Amino acid sequence: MAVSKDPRPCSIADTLALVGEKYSLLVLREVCLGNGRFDQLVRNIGAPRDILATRLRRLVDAGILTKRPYSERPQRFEYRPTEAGLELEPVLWTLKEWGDRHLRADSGTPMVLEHHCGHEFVPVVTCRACGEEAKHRELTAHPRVPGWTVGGPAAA
Amino acid sequence: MAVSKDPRPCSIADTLALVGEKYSLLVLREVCLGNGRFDQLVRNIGAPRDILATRLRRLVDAGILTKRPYSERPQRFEYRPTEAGLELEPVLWTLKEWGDRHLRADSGTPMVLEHHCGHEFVPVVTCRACGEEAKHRELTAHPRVPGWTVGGPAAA
DNA sequence: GAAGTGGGTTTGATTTTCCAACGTACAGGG
DNA sequence: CCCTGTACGTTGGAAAATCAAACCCACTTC
Repeated sequence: MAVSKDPRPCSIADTLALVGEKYSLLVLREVCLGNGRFDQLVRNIGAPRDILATRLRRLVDAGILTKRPYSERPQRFEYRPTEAGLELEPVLWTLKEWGDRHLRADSGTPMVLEHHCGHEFVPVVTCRACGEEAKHRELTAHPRVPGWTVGGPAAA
Repeated sequence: MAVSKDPRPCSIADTLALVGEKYSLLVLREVCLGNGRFDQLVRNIGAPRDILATRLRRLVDAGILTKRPYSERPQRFEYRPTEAGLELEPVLWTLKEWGDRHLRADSGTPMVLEHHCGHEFVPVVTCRACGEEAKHRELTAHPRVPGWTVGGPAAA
């Protein structure tokens, strides 16, 4: 029986291959907040400068950030999210929400997002088809690649 | 002027400190799919066994997974998500959605999730207060920690 | 002309990762 | 009994990534 030996083909893994390295999502956070200059990134993220330079190159290559001059003479650059980069923000929102709930229950959240409706923004993930909030138990996984299976829904 | 030198306090960073290492979110993916045994994880993720063992210990310590025996004699264990682990699934869904749209536009998605409403599950992140789909331009960030600022909304 | 700012690169020590092999405990078949 | 196979890791050494500090260059401001 020929069983696949390669890791499971998966969009989660592919996305993490682009933005899953240390600091990459924090770079995106800062850039989405409008803090796109190199020294701002170094200070706000706390990453080594060389690593940060590597990550920035990679994110630009991946089409998630753009590097654009904001000053000639002296040449100065700023990183900004592309459309694709902005579309990664839901990942940041869900990470933040989990952290706020599970790691900051007492100390309070260090950053509040305000939605244009006037209330604090708390992300809720819903089903595009029916509009209901999504829950683990209400989902079923169907692999579409031969040789890969799932063990059925996992209970806690 | 005393400027903070520490990295920005942030729930995104704190959450990534727990699940942001290489393979950790893929472990969560497999465990949520019901594939919680060590050799399944090795095969489906493609991670080195020693690294995987380290990640599993860390995720159990963090309260995201539990390790429970499914057989005495021989002793065999299975990893399952805790309630907190299941609540990280929205992160996986948003990562998958981005990858499906940006990296698999042609080739088709390797895994389809079906919602109990009968349709394919496509996650949409909405505002808990007003129910609208969230968009970058409609959010404003308010740091609640002295010394930390944002540069205003970033345009693409 | 001295010091400061912005945007990085270089250097060398430390830490992680990787892969293959090994160990242990049991089960099944001949 | 012996051999093979499965499940769940641990160990060892080589390769790669990370880290902090120093350095570099082009300007600007004092």
